[in-house]
Amino acid sequence: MTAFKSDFLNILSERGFIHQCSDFEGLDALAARGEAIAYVGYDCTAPSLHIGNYLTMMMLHWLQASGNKPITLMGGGTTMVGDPSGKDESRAIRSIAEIEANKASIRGVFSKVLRYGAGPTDAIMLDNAEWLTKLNWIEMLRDVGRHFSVNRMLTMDSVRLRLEREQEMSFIEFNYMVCQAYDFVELARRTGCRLQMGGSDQWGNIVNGVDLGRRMGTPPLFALTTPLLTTASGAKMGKTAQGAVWLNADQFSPYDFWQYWRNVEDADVVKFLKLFTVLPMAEIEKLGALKGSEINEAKKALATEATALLHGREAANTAAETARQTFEEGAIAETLPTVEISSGELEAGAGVLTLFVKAGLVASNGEARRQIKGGGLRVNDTAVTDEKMVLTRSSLTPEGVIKLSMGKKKHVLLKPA
RNA sequence: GGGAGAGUGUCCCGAGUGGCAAAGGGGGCGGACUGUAAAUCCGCUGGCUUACGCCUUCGUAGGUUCGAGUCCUACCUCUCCCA
Repeated sequence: MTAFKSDFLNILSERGFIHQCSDFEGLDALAARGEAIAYVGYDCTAPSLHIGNYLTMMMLHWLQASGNKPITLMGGGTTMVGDPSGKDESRAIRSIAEIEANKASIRGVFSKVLRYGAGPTDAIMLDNAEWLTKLNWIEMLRDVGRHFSVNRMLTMDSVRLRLEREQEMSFIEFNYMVCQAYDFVELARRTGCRLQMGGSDQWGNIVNGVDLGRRMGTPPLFALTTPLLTTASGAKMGKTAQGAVWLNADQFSPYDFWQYWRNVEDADVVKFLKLFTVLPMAEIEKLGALKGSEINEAKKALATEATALLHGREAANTAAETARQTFEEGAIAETLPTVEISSGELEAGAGVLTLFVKAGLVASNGEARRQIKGGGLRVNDTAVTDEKMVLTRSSLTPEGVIKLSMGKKKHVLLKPA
């Protein structure tokens, strides 16, 4: 496992980050000298990044930890174009205002795992809108466009798959790869950046940049990608009932984040410990040796460590403690998600259906009815059998709340206000 | 500009002869079994309603019909072929 000279590649390799690399030897030598300046681009397609992006953020983290310099590139410009990779249909073209808003909302998350500053290994943040929006069409065609073979572009997965499925692909999307390739060259010139990393679906785009660099006279550039994140049962990772697993706390609370990791499949625990925590390998091996139900201890470690890294140690411990009280003691943890209801409403008596809807556990009265029929709803840990049940002050627990649950995992406290 | 085809339950795929709240999957949710796991089995998966039932849904808008996802007309969007 220690085939590399550089700490950077050794760490990535033993933790399972590496899928493909354009030139291991060259990159290894560069990183061993602490001269690897590397970037990952993040498109501003949503107000928050998700755990798929987290993987590449962790690569930047290890890059920095091993004495090299990371660059986070906001795709302010490329998002205006839209990446066709892995998409069956054209992405809706986003408004400039939306992109700007997303950009502002995303950028804060990087400082959780990277140290920014002006030092030699401090991270820097750039935005490709800075140069892409200023390009001149004809100049661009003459300087950059002539290096692109349309024949080859047509064979790239992102394009070929679309064509094979007879799905339309517009010219603007066709140019996404040109923009991304140009970014790499621009960064190489501006900052001495030599390496671009990304998900395996970005391989084609990244390699294009490597080629373009050679033709346009930059020093040799390198490409490095991560494997596609899947769960042991083969599903794409990061999707839950609520949607994606977002990194921003206001879209996916630390408690939910903790729960997400706590509920991963057994077979994934070690893999995720390596990818999503900074626990030492020896520690991970110890956790990985656990068998049967002891694996739950490893899952708790995974949940707490991953949450601590992103949301801070305190939030992680709170989430862990909330879970412990709720699941292991069956007690009511004050820190569970809470919804306020007016005391007047409670005084008059409120129907269970309405309350479950209000708590956000079900989407409609109808769904509440169905869940009651299936035995899925509980009030203060007692199954609801009568959909006409009315809750009043007398339903309050000694703690002064009403605990509503759907299934075994979702709980909300109602608090009179 | 001409020709051919397609748009179905707001998660996705996808059947659909004029009587359809609309087959079947996948996904999701809930239950049982467990370890807050996986696998398996069972139930649910448009809204309102205690209920009979009512309302809203098949690209959009009209029309024919007792009755339209299904027939007709116009329009919109997409794909392919020709120019």
